[in-house]
Amino acid sequence: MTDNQKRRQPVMMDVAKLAGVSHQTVSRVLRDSPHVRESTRERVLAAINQLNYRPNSMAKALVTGRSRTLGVVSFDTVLFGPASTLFGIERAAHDEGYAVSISSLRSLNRETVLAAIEQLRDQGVDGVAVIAPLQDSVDTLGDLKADFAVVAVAVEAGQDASIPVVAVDHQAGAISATRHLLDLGHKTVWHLAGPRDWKESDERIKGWQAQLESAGATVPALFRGDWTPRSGYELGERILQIPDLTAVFVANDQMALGLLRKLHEAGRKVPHDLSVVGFDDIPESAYFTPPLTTVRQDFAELGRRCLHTLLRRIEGEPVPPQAVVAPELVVRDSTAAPQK
Amino acid sequence: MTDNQKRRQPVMMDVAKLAGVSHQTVSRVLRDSPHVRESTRERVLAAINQLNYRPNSMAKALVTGRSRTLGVVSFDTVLFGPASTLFGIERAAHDEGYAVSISSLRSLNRETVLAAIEQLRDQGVDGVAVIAPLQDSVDTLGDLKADFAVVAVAVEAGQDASIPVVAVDHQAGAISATRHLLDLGHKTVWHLAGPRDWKESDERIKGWQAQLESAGATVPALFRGDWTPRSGYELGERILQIPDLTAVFVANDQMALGLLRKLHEAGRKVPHDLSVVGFDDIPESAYFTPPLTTVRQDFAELGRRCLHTLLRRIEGEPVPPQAVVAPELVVRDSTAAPQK
DNA sequence: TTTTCTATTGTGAACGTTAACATTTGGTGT
DNA sequence: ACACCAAATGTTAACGTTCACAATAGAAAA
Repeated sequence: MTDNQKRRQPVMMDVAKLAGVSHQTVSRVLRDSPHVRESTRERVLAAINQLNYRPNSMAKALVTGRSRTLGVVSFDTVLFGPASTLFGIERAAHDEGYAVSISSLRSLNRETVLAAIEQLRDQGVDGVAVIAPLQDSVDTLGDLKADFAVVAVAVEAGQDASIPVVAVDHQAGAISATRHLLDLGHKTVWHLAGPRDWKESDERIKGWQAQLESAGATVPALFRGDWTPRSGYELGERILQIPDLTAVFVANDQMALGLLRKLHEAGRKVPHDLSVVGFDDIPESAYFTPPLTTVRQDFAELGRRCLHTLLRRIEGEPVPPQAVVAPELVVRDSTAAPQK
Repeated sequence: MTDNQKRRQPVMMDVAKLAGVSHQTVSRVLRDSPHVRESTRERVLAAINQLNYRPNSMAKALVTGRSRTLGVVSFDTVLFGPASTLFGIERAAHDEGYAVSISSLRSLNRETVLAAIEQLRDQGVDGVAVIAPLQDSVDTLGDLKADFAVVAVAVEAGQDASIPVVAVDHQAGAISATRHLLDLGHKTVWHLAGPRDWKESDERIKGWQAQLESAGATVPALFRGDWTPRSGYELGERILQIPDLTAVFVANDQMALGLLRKLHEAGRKVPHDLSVVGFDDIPESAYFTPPLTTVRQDFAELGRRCLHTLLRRIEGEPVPPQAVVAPELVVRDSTAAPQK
């Protein structure tokens, strides 16, 4: 308002002039270099304050080659797992002073995942976390050039393991769910699985099978759903036909909800006639009819692990090829001992 | 691998040399300037391909002052509304060639919102969309300097309207929900509201009240929840005490779920004894017991509107102070005519 | 005092683009 | 052939930092 003809944002040089030092000294203060006298530091800090100077992160990024920004490839969905993972990563990143850019895909496949990573990279991110639950997308990541830091939030590494993977141990979750049912006295446990191309589905199936086999129970045929309540509801129709069926492990809570609905309509009492276990522990699960026994995943921890792995890759430090977060069984009212 | 001693990323100059032109011509090709001969353009394009050259967005941003990145301030939650809004914006932004950086707050208040905006700004975004459902945060935005493009996804503009607002018309949604119940023959409609400091809560209350009054129905006292199923469940206890209560409009689907659960436990049949309407249409709603009548919001459209408003602000064009997206009533099985 | 350090500060050149202006080219009209 | 104009291309200087040195100061050692 006074006599400054140009109203542009102040830059480092402006601060330097006001403080009576060189721009380099200002830069040193900003990055707390040890070689600055206390009195000068204060003078510079005062000037920064007075001008309300904000460093230009683009210029900094240009010269350092680091943007302190991370990319996350996710997809266009509010599915509980992926969304929670995204927030978990974002939170951990912010705590470490990193910004997060997202790219949410409408469809997940080789091309879209690769394109998203490239785009994020062009945009200047230092590294990318890919929330890639699909079998296909995990394989895709193997093709990636090793000159860029990428971490997958998935289930298990591809064959080559060129990309580190951070994951929830779905298999362990499925095992504890199945064991819980078996311990209750059920002869065997049926399974409503997730869609075919999802790694998550496969791992949950594996855990379920493994536990059944190690308990000497027969392994029944499984049913395929697609994560939606609708598919759980429709599969419920077929569940109802099966005689002697007393326990079902469902691959996620939403499908379990659909199943519960169908059973209710058919007059089957849960858990009296039949026990149901879900997976995810979405916030609604505790209020289903009946409250659902399910497997909870720790997304905050997952995000933290993912982030730290990514940061190490960015720094070029060696990283363990795989980090695993253990899920936890939450017992509520949808499971009970079978009727004699 | 051959004789290139330096393995750095190719830059514009490398392309220029290979194509036998100046870097400026390469720049012109990249920005499809009209003043390039077709044959040179092809030569340059070929060189770009051969070297697999990718423009450095930081350098570009530094000189243009535009990063083609937008910021979104949201919060650390997978609450359906905010999460969907975020994805809606992200999707629209990507379609326009903008990247999006997110900043998810753990708590929403004056300081955190302002800090997040500043941080995003320092990070170099061209503009910010704030998903600010809290009364407080909307007011906060009024204090913002006008020299930076900010759009709020909220309910209504603050007093000064210095910040454009894009919103779902919650009031209209509440009106249609209430009217639906009244049309069914209910004498009046009770309301389980959202938390006190949320704009959304207020607007839904207003709509409910307005519709009741215009229909000449008495306006009962309202109950306060906090969006969680738990609060709906607990409020259900009090709902049960009220004689002659036949219809409830609940401020969101999760609370409605909790209420449904409580009613079920108490042996009250929905919709036979009592009708319930929710708000949001979360994917689970159709499979509640019973399937929930609710109000659906169009988040994709919301995101699009928000984005376009933001882009206009960035370009310095005038923008309407308020844009509104109409919600839609979805009738399912939780509502019926009252018992005589 | 003079020398020799070391802590502090300054200088100039990157970083990889775009903007502004200057120059060359090739085609027209005379 | 000449001047002239527009189209096509090139040159130089930003943008706002950090980096690699160079230079200066002040203090300790001789």
